[in-house]
Amino acid sequence: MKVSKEKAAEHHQAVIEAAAMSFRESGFEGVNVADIMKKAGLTHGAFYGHFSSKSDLAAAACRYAFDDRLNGWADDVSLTDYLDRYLSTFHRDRPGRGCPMAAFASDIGRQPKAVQKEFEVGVSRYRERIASRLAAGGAPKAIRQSDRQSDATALLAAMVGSMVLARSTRSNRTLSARILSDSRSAIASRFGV
Amino acid sequence: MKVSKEKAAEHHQAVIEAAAMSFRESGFEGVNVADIMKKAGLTHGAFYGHFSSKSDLAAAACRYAFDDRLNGWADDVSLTDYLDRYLSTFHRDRPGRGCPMAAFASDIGRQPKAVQKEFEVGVSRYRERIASRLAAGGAPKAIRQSDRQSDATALLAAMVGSMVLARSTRSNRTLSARILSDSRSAIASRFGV
DNA sequence: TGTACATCAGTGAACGCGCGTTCACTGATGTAC
DNA sequence: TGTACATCAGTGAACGCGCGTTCACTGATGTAC
Repeated sequence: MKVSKEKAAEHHQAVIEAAAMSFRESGFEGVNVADIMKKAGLTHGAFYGHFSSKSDLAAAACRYAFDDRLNGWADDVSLTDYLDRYLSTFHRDRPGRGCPMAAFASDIGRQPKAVQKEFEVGVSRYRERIASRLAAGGAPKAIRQSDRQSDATALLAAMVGSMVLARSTRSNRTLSARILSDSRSAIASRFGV
Repeated sequence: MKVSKEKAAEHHQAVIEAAAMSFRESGFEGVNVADIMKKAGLTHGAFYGHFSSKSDLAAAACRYAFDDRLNGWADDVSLTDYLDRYLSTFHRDRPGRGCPMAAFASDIGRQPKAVQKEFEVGVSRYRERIASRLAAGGAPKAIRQSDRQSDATALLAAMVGSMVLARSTRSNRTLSARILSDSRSAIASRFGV
């Protein structure tokens, strides 16, 4: 039955949020449309009234995940604190609301162009955010702008790589935990954050 | 028709190698059994004479990929040279014979335990290899053993993270290339390799 | 403000395709004599 | 060494299931009068 425009808009958003979580937890191929719709409180038939295809939803979910993550990084949270949270077992064990880069990683290359584009934009924004925090963090003036850019990239790569490796080695609890803590301390001593 | 035991063993190996390449290129879900068998020069029906399931093959292929990669790193190739090769566009654009960690990354968590175990063992071995090269590379004595371990982990994470991000941002050629080069130079200046 | 009707968000059955897996069959291998 | 036969690697058709997508239908919404 028909539903008010407001309700329909809420449903639309609910589907995106359910997808953003499920896709991060299980990958784009690991969830089906019916399950996402159920999670959003609807039946699968309503899906194509909201999105033209599963890929279309994947793009929207990818964008939402990046937005949500970037907005969730409050201005008063320092890069150091952010890194502590990022490289935590808490984050490792809860990919659903976590970093989309770590969650989608190798998946993204097999997605349609539109999804890849959203991802790429998200990576750019993340990288800029880190570069600006690196600048604000009282780093020595001697460090030039270009070094800060490459440091930001290397830092981002180290973060994503650590999380990906920590998640994929969960069969060895000590190794997985060490990847996070070793990486955290090396970043601290090498990058000063 | 029946085939000599030698030939059958060759076939078995051919299937593993075809799978190791295809899985790295397209992910575990991105290739089907029939295509792998065709690549190995056989028909799909012969598959279950060699492996009990697609997952069984995935585990064998994962192990093979790590072995192949580790063996491919000759003793006379320094860590510095290895990093140059690893963080290259050549490697980025040819995942089939490339690093299994970067190729499987977020996929591995959705695979059966047996596959995850092979992956975890591979990561451990890779990490040890890097740690030993870090030690041999004329690093200052002042650096303690424990720091070397965490440096090796951070380095591995940075390598894998860079490759994963570079591959997933190919829609933006400059960004993708910058991720590799920025990361490479930051690693050089921060880790001295 | 109240009534009549067109709109359209949501439902659930059905379709079609891809893919992992099974199976009866084939014919070369390799062993027993 | 040669022959007869059991074995078994490989073939290709078929099965069954999951999933993305479609569609006829329902009934609440919201608009025209």
